[in-house]
Amino acid sequence: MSKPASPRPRGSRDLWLDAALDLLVSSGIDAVKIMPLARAVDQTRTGFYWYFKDLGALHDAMVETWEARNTGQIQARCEAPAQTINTALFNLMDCWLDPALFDARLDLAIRNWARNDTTLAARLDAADNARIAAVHDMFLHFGYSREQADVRSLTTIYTQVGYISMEVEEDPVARLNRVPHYVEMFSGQPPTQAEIAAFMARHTSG
Amino acid sequence: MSKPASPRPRGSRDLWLDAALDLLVSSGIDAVKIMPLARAVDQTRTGFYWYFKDLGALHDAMVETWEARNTGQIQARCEAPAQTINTALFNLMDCWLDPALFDARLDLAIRNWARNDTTLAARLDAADNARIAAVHDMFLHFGYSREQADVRSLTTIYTQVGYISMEVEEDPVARLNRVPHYVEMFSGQPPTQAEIAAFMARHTSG
DNA sequence: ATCGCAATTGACACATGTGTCAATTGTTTT
DNA sequence: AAAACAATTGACACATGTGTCAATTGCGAT
Repeated sequence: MSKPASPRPRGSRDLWLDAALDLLVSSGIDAVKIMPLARAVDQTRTGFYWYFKDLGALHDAMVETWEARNTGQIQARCEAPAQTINTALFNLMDCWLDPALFDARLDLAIRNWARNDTTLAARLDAADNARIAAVHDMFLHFGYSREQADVRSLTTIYTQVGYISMEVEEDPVARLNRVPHYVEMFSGQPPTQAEIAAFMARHTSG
Repeated sequence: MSKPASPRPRGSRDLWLDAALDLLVSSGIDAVKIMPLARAVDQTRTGFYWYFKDLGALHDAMVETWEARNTGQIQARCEAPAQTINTALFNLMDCWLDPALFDARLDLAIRNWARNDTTLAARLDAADNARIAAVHDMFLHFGYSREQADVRSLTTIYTQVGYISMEVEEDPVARLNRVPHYVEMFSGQPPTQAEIAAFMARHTSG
C-alpha cells in the first residue's frame, strides 16, 4: 500500500498535439484551448508551456501536421499511370474512399478554421489551387479542351469538398457503387466493365 | 453647447440580431458574444438582456432568421415550370448567382455552426435532404432512372455546397459563362442555344 | 406636470481562459 | 551520492466573458 492511485505519467509534445488535433476535428479551433486540453490529457495546465511557447505555437504545429499529412496525396493520385481518363479518375477517387490517403475530417476542420485566419486561408487556398490544377492537367492530358478541363476539374473538386462539407453518412456499399456513376459524370464517358472491376477490386479486398 | 457628442440612439431587437448575423457570417458562431456585440452596436452590454433572455435566445432567433430566409428557395426553383431538364437546371442555377434568392455566406456559416451543435445539425440535415429530394424529383420528372437521378442530384448539390464552402472568388463573367457547362455535366446533355440565351438574359439585365 | 411604463445603466458575483515565475520534484550522468 | 538537467507544479496577475439586480433615465399619455 505504497503508491495508491495515479502517479500521472509524463507528458510529451505529441500528447498535447494529438489531443489538440482531435479537438480541432471534433469541435473546431475555438475549442482548442489549453485548460480543456490539460483536462483531456490529464496534465497540469502550465505543463503545456514546457512544450510550446504559447497557444500560437500549438496552432502552428497543428497546421504543419495537416500539411504533412494531406498535401501531395491528391497530386500523387492524379499523376498515377492511367491509359484512359476514367482509369485516372478512379485513381483519384481512391482518396475519397481511403482515409489513410486523405483525412477528410481534418481537411474540413482546417477549412473552417481558415475562415477566420487569413494566414491559414492563404495556405489553404494554395493547396486548393494545387489540387484543381492537378485534376485540370489530368483532363488536358486526355485531350479535353481548356474550357472542358476547367469546368470538369472544378466540378470534380467542388463535389469532393461539398461531400466532405456536408458530412454525408451513407452506406459504404451504396457509396462505392455510386463511384462509377460519378466518374461517368466527371469524364462524360461511361467507364468500361474492366475499369470498374479494377477499381472495385481495390476496395473490396482486405 | 448643450448636447456635446452622442446621445446614444435607442436600441432594438433587430439591431442586436442583425449585428449577430453579420458576426456569424464573418467570424463564426464562437465570435457571437454579447460584449463584442455591444461594442459593435454601441450599446451597453446589459441592455442586451432587455431584448433577449440570454445568449441562447439570440442563437434561436438567428436560426429562425436563416430558415425564414433560405428555406424553400431551392425547392421553389426546382418546381418552376420547365420544358426540358436543362431549362429546369438553369432555373436552379439562378440561386447560385442571385444573392437575393439564396444567401450562400449565411448558409455556410450555419453549416459550420451545426458542426458543434447537434440540434442545429438535425435541422440542417433536414434542409439538405429536402434540397436533394427536390433536385432528385426534378431528374425523375424528366425521365432519368432512379440510379441516375440519385447520382445527378447528389453531384448537383455537392458541387453547390463545395463551391460555397471553398469561398471561391472568380470573375462574375467567367463564372456566368461556365454555368451552361455545369448544366451540361449535371444533365449529361448539351443545352440548346435558346436555353442558354434565356438564362443569360436573366443575368445580364439591370 | 406628473404618472407610469419602456429602456438603460453600473455595480456585483462569478466563471473560464492566458501567461509568468520561482520553487520543487524526477531522472540521468558522472 | 551529488551535481546537472528535464519536467512539473501552484500561486499570482490579468483579461474577457456571462447573467442578475436595484436604481435611474427617457418618453408618452393623461
